[in-house]
Amino acid sequence: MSPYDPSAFPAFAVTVDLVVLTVRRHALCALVVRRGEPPFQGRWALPGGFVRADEDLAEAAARELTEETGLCAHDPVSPAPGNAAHLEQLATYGDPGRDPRMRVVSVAHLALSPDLPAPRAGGDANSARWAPVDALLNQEGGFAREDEQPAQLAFDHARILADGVERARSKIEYSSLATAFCPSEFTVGELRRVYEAVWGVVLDPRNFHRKVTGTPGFLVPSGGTTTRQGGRPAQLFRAGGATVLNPPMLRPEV
Amino acid sequence: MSPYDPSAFPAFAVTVDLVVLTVRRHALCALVVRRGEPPFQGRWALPGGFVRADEDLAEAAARELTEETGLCAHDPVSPAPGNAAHLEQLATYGDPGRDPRMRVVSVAHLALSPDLPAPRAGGDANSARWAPVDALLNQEGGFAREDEQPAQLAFDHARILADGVERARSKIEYSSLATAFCPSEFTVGELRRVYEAVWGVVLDPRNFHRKVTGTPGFLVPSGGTTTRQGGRPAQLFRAGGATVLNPPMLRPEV
DNA sequence: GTGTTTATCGTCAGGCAGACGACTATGATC
DNA sequence: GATCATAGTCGTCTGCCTGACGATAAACAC
Repeated sequence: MSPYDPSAFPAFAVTVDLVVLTVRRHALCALVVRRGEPPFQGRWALPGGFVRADEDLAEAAARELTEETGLCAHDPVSPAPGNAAHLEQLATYGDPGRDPRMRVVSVAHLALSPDLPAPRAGGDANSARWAPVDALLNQEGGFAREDEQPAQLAFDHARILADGVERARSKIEYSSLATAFCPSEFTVGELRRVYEAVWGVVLDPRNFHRKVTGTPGFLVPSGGTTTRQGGRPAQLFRAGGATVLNPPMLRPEV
Repeated sequence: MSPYDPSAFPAFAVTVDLVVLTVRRHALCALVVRRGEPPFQGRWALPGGFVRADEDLAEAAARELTEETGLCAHDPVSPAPGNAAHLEQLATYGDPGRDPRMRVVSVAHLALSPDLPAPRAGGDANSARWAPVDALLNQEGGFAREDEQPAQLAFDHARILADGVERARSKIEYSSLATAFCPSEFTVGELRRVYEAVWGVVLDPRNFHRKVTGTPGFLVPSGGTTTRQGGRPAQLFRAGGATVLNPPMLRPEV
């Protein structure tokens, strides 16, 4: 068969889905939107949408991210409107049965952003919110007292979310990506709380301070100090130019 | 717009492309096939093909791998026919202009296999061969004396190959994946030559031996010895159950 | 036997991480 | 204002891992 005869291969719909992570109140949270129509009507899902005919996958993901959160992907240093976020491709999901209506291949992307105000619901979603990933991934327990139970995510989005969380957890080990969860200026303590929230562990503040300030290019002092958290004022830093950390941060074993 | 109205989104063709790597004669090599038709007729390209209507992405990649090499993806322990190989999803490439004829989204996969005899050309390719990745990625030099110059790979396959090689290089650092390049039984020296070929470095045999034999679960002695390489007979090992190496192998800097 | 090749075991110094003590600088409370 | 609680920052010590490298072992080629 001619491999490019337009009638000789099946047609797919291609979407991008977004795992948008942030750290809120010492917990790793993901952006979820409520589905307004079947299937899975009323259930929470990851934000996403169709890739347009003239659009690259990364462009589509950046567009969806802006539509849902107002964030700009940070490759082009964003000018005025809104914060910047890290955006990268995660993985692609194309099980024939993942969407009951038709064959959809979804290219999932991972976005990491600093803590934002309440998300603005955009596009085709009734509403949007940040939900702790622990609650989204372990349906049993954790949401008994909450007003809204996330229940199970729609489609295969629980799997996608789990893959995105695992990517984030491993990537902050050997890259400076944890700074993507922080505002442009931050303290060592704030950065440490990011690691603690993403990994779900408690780190020694003294060893952490020695490690991150001793890694060349990770942090650069911005001059000021702050006392946001109470206690002694802390020095403010910006993310340095380094992207890979060598030696890496070590995630404590269990 | 209704997000699932079949007329409301563009139709894509979805393919899988394979970066199949092996180590031959102390060099990291990739499987390439010669294109039999335009565009890029006569040029070398990565093997690949369309995803079928009822097929998962991983299934399509495993099918293409078997068609091109006779290898079986190693998730189900393969019975009789042919060797087993590691297969994982790499990344997805969907630039609107990457195929001049139509909109094609390609889900690239990475396969690592032990050294194989000459590949059998299958499917729609005139011929297939192993080519050193150095020659495929740096067109300048390296192939002056060869009978066939790989020239530039078709489509965006040079980029895909580079991403696959980088994935392999980083993944053997913190996982036991280097054993996927070895036959079922191998010596420490053979494993070291895999690392040397993939990373393009020279490693100290004594420190390497101490490191790999001291990492629990990485290698299990299989009892026998061999003298394949000349010199003192070496102990034979099999891959142990460990998949992540903690602490990781350290790639020497520069 | 001598030389060559590869495998394997040891030794030693330097560096980094975990555990943890000590001190500093702020706000809160009495 | 004294005291306490909180958070940040600097040091010390010990153990482990790594890189550099010497030494020995077991095969083959001549």
